[in-house]
Amino acid sequence: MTTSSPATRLGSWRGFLRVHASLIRDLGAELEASEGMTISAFDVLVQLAEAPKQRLRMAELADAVLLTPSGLTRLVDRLVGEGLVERIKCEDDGRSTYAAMTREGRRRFRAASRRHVAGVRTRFVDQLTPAEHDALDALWARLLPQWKAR
Amino acid sequence: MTTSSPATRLGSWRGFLRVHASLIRDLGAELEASEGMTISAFDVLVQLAEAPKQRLRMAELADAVLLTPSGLTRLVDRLVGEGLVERIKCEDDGRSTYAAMTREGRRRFRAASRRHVAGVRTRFVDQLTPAEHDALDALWARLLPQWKAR
DNA sequence: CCATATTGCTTGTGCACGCAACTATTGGGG
DNA sequence: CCCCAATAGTTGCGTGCACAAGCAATATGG
Repeated sequence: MTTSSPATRLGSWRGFLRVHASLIRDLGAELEASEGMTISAFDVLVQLAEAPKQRLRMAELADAVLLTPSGLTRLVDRLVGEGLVERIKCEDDGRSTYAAMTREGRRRFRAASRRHVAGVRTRFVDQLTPAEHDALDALWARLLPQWKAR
Repeated sequence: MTTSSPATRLGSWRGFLRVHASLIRDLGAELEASEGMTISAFDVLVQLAEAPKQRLRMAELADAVLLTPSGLTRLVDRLVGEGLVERIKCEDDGRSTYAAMTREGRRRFRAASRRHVAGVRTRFVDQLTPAEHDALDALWARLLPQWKAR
């Protein structure tokens, strides 16, 4: 949040923060309740699901989900504990490790994805007109030069 | 994040998440480095600065900054420790407590506000056209029925 | 080749937050 | 008046994350 007399146009920033906090809180609680999965865990599974061979090096994955390497280590630890992900030594580079989705991981991901995406749609995606979608895509690209919209 | 074949229009959701994570990380690091203040702490000071008599009950404040009561208790503890906020017993209702900004709090807030708002402007506000500001204000209002834009 | 720097990941530690349980205060029926 | 449900806030505890340091494997320069 920030100071905001009406003319300063900080309202859109405040709204941005508030919408994010509110949606993440609701969607996180929903995902937790229905699938026993955290948003961060789901993010990891999304990235793996879309990756070739459904696996990524830890560093690539950390970058994709915007966690530090240490944070990702712990998160992958938990996912390994639940059997959703496995660690596979990288053959070309002995320092590196793949995080790879297991069969069970795919199953749980598909289930969680259905619910979670539905929640995202009703709360966000379906509230936007096509023009707003286009405008937002353009805006995000401007705000994040390194962001490749897919 | 969510699955996103191009036609599903989930890109704008992904971008939303990524922009938020990225901006909050950068702005938080900047505020931490320059003013030794956390975004959450700043949010509290904003709310107090705008409140009548620069004070709010704990519950009102918790609601305003989207924290649980316990989270706010600890955050206010830290701010009291730094001398930016003080607790004042509510005279009408013995159960309630005001969090009130101190003189030092106002000083630190003004300094932090200058820097932080500048960062928000360059990274977000000034990147938007007037039309985009209007569109976002409308969008946030639609996504958060209980949100009063100011 | 060997010494050194760099890279990739993990571990030690600390902090911020939420949930559930607790204390204190209030206000409304008997 | 007194009791008790409701309300405001705090505290015990667990969790998830970041930062810094550490360890193993790979480049690089003499």
